[in-house]
Amino acid sequence: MFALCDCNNFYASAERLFRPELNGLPLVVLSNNDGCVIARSEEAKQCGIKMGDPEFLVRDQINKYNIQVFSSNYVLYGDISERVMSNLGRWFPRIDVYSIDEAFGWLGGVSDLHHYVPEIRRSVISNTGIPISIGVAPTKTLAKLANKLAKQNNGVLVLDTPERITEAVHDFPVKNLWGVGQQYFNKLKSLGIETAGQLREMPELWLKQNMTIVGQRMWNELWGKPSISIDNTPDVRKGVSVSRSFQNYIVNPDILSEAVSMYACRLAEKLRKEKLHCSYLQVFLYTNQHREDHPQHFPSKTNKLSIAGNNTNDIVRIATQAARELYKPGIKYRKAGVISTGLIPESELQLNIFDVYDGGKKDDLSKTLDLINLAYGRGTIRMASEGYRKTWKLRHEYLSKGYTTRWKDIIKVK
DNA sequence: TCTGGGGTCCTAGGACCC
DNA sequence: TCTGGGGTCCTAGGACCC
Repeated sequence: MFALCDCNNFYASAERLFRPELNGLPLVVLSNNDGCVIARSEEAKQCGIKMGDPEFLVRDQINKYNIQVFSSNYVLYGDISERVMSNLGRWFPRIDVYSIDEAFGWLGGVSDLHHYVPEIRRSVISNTGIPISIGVAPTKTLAKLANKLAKQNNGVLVLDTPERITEAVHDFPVKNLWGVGQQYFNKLKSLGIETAGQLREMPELWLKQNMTIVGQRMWNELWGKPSISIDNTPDVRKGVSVSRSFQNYIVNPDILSEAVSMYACRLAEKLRKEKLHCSYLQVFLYTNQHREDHPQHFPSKTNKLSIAGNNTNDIVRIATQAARELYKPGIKYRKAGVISTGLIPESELQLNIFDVYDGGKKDDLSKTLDLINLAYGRGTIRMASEGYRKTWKLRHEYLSKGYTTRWKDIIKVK
């Protein structure tokens, strides 16, 4: 049996953890650049704030109901997430951390699930202060479904018999299924399929033909046949990327290059932190899709590195050059990003016998950069190509403190 | 008139997730 | 005026191989 353990309103709950006076009040957390609502407390949901609502469109509601607003504080959320995961880990022989706020736990040989699972929930809530819900079922898809239903009840739902599964699936909205997004939802709705129960009654082949093999797996999982492997924990990453929207449009190639340069630096740091070399580097630019009156431009360019690597010099040089090639005058850019793929562990670096590797000095320089920035704080030393104007920097007006990660932000008790 | 068959590898694009 | 960021997987199609 699988248990899906999911934190309720995770970012909102994390913000409240060190501000208990906010319990019971409506609260939202905004995305980067304070753009969209990405988490809401129960009270904020009741005020009619929807997931993904742009902040500027719900500003009136925020003022009207005196909703507390936070910029996203990923350092805090990451730290709280580790606490939750390590607590969960005590209850399962293995857990598979699926995202910052949820994990699958494998439950084998537990005889009294209806007693054991609520006990897990009580313990984690008591140890971390973060409310969680747990759904248990024979497949991952059903465990996700059970979790959603658990959130509407007392936080726990165990689907351990075919009868319980059938009952749970019967009225479950198909658009809340794990694996059904907007596109598939539109398609299913046009055929009159609105519940998981109806979807399950379709022929297996139909799912395969219309929703690829992913849909076929989902169908099997809904019937209780595990089809999403237990062992799909890919420890090897496929890609590492850094992308950001700009606070203001960028129209100048030099400023664009500064932004891309900074993203490339962050990317190189990430790669070194994970001890990975990348073989390909892709740079992309976006205009604002929401503005029909602006000319649109979504160019991207992929470059192959002659030798896979992760030093800042090479990655910045390749990325900024690509950005300049992609740039078109007269276009208002609002986002850019750098994606690295073809990742190889540092230890497996293979040189072609004809290659002369001259990156040693650059690698040393990058390592020194990391050490200095680790000791004195990020950005103490950085590439000149990042510029110093930073007119494109992020907006985060409502950032909370680093309660668990900065000495000066630690809460004083009396 | 009429031009093979069976592969692999890579990339772009589209779907999905939180 | 203002609309996030970082991932995964699957498929189709092109390039290339013998």
